[in-house]
Amino acid sequence: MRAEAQALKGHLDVLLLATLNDGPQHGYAIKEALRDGSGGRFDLPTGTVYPALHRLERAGLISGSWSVVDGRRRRTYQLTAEGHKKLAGERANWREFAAAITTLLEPGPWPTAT
Amino acid sequence: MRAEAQALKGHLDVLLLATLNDGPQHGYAIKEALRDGSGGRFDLPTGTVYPALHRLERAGLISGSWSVVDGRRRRTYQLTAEGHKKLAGERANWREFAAAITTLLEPGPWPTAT
DNA sequence: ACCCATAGCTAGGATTACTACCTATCCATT
DNA sequence: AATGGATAGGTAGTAATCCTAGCTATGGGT
Repeated sequence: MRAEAQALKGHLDVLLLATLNDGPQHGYAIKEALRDGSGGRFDLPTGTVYPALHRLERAGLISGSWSVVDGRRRRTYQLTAEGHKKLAGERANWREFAAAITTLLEPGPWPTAT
Repeated sequence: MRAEAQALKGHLDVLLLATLNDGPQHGYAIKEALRDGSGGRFDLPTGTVYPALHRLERAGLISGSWSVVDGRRRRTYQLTAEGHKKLAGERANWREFAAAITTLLEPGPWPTAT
């Protein structure tokens, strides 16, 4: 596994939802958006992206529809109303989570008040 | 599983190492330090903490020794030299990881320069 | 006498990202 | 014409790790 794999767990869904918040996209484009938007850090294999999208669709957070562009079939996804709500919640959740970790990671101990 | 469970995956080790950076501690005290230091957010079950400490010890990042305090046996852990190095690397890694996620989560799309 | 906090432990379950593999079209290079 | 890469989709099975649920044991409070 990639080293980043475990770190990403539980945070991939928000990233996918956030990407779709910029407008409907198909899976491959989402994968590229994450890669480019992260400076290459999140260059996820398709075996990660597609199953995750299926999961989000099953959960009713995104909805997909087939189309054909340049002879290639595409499945374009967009956020549902639920997906928008979920995204808002998860964004807030991330901020709190990140703040908590960052605080704990600050070098300590702090000087005890006397 | 707790909802936070997946989010924490891959980040627990840094938290444990960072806690031990404040001085040697035993498992139960580490658990409490994480709970209190996170405002209750990371109130981890012992079934999470102890196996993680064993993992870190096997990896040579911390070293433990038994002692008895008030009739209760304790296993006190401290960072090894490798553990200190690992902590420094993981701290830097967290900053980059968090920055990448936060950037991707910012509402977009940004206005395209013309 | 009982329960809770403290202190440690483990087996098995649940979740999720990854590896490795597959199909197919279009385009550029050989 | 043929080959390979980029695009676009997919799946089955593996690895990693956090949690649940259970256990032993001591000390202090009600």
